Amino acid sequence: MAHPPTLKQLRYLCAVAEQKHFGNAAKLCNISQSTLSAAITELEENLGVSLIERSNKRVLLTPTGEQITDLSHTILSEVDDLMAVCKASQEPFSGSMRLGVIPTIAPFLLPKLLNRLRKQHPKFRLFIKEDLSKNLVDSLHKGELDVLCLALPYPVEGAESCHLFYDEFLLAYQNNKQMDALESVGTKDLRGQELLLLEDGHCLREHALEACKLRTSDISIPYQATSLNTIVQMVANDIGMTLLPKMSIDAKILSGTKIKTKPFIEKRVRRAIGLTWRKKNPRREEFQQLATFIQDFYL
Amino acid sequence: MAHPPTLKQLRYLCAVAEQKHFGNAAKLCNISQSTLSAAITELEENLGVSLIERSNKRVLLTPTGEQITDLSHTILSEVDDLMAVCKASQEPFSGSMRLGVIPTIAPFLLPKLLNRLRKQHPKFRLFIKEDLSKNLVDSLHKGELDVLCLALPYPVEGAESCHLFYDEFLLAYQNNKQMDALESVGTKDLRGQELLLLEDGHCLREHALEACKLRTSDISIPYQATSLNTIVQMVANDIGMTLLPKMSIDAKILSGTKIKTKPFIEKRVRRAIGLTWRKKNPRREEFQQLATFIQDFYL
DNA sequence: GATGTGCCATCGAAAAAACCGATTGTCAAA
DNA sequence: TTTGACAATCGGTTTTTTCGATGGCACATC
Repeated sequence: MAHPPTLKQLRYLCAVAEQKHFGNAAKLCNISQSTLSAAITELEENLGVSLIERSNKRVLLTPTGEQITDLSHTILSEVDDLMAVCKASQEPFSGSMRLGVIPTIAPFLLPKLLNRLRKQHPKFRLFIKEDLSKNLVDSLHKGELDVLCLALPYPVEGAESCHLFYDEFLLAYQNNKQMDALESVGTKDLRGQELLLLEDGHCLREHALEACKLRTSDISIPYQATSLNTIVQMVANDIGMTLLPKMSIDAKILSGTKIKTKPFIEKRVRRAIGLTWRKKNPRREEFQQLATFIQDFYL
Repeated sequence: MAHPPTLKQLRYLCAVAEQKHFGNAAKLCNISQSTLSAAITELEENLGVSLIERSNKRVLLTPTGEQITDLSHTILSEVDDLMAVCKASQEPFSGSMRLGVIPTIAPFLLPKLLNRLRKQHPKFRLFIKEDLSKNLVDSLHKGELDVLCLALPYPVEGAESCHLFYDEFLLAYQNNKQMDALESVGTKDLRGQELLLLEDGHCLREHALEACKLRTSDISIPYQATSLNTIVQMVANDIGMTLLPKMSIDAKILSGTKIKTKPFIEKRVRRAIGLTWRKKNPRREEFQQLATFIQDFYL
């Protein structure tokens, strides 16, 4: 009695909690249903609590069961981290990692990154999730992702970041005599203008305005697009002008269009790109190595 | 290959890391030396890294070994928490808990608390450590303590607190015509006076001064004592006056002396007493129950 | 340089456990 | 009432764990 649980038991518990079905959970764990059933029973005996309510029609968790399942998840993911640390220490870039990237970075950074990783570190498995910063941060906290590539600053509780590089904003337009006439463009020239921007939720929106020291009230925003490519198409059809991050231009987002770009005369009209991870995550070293790898080809 | 470690293996690893000696570590784990040796070897094979450098003269950890030992410690303590949650859920106040208490609270709260706990919850095992706030917080973070009883506010990273009760400060002196003459004492009357206070490191010092809206420069501190009892002895020998928390007076710290006390006319000349624990600790419910238990007899 | 001592690794056997397939028991739907 | 779906239980087999004994190594002692 009062035996500590084994990791195996905790894994089985999580499987049952997920499947709500002993047979399916057993398959998931590659064991027989009888073994699973016995294991759960033993776990409950050892812990002295009932975790799962079984009826032959449905399986559900007791309140304590929910709580223990949550704890088991964090314990198991820490064990995973432990193994990842070992793998990385025996050979860097040989394990796997789950990276979240925002939509205004992903298409411009990933092709090159994944390509180089495959060539230089073929053993390294990088899983990518592309989503808005907010959702990525949620996934990070849930333990579904290990590290995020975000535009910083972005507030993430209990997290640690490292800077990768700066990404300048350029003014992009097609036909605009007013802009053509200007020797050089300053952010002040944007006041009162119409700007095509991404819809709410994309941090690029706020970062671009902030970098230009603009408030929403300083400009008018006629349309909110869901992707930079859409915006580029609109600019190419002379619907308005916009701010584009340099990395998107480097990635040839403008190819096939007659869109002109102008840098701003001010310095630091830019966003910062960085990596972010849970402060508690023991794989910090690997993240730093990944950061260096990105900088090596991006800078 | 690439088998996940078992909790048993992690426990054994921690034991070896602690003892730096296979034989002793084996005794600690109640297993034979051969079993321990084999287990560590297997762990290293499964993880694919060398964790321990063995020579027949001394055992020491590789850098990765250090890292993995740290991770193992946190994992194991989370498993302990998991078991504690189960124990508490099958019957409140039936497990064990490690409580840190500061020296200006411990002697006045613990006798009553421990006594009542023993009577009402005989199965509950409360381990006490008495130390300065700073050291308790260190122990909390290291996982050596589960919960602290502190005077709040006290900054603790990644922690959560709950308020227990307020503890008034009273002026304590023996012979002092100036104070006798006053109808009522205000904190302003302390300016320029000599006050006996605890030495640096005791948060009572800062909390008392702050409650009286005094700075160190507003008064003179002729002597710094190591305990409230020392201060009381000094006051009883007419060396000066001091500020005493009401809970110490309730606990009869003045018995056998002729020391007089006067409350301040201002309200809120007091410190707040509360419980603090790691935000991540899943035993929050138990801590809240303990808080309620304390309030039930203290309020 | 022989001997002893302390230490960890290894070996083989015995004990313990984990696991499986088959079966049973239970409940609800048909 | 029968059937079907599901989890629990049983008995036997395989795998794992554990132990005591032994081996081998490095150092200290004489």
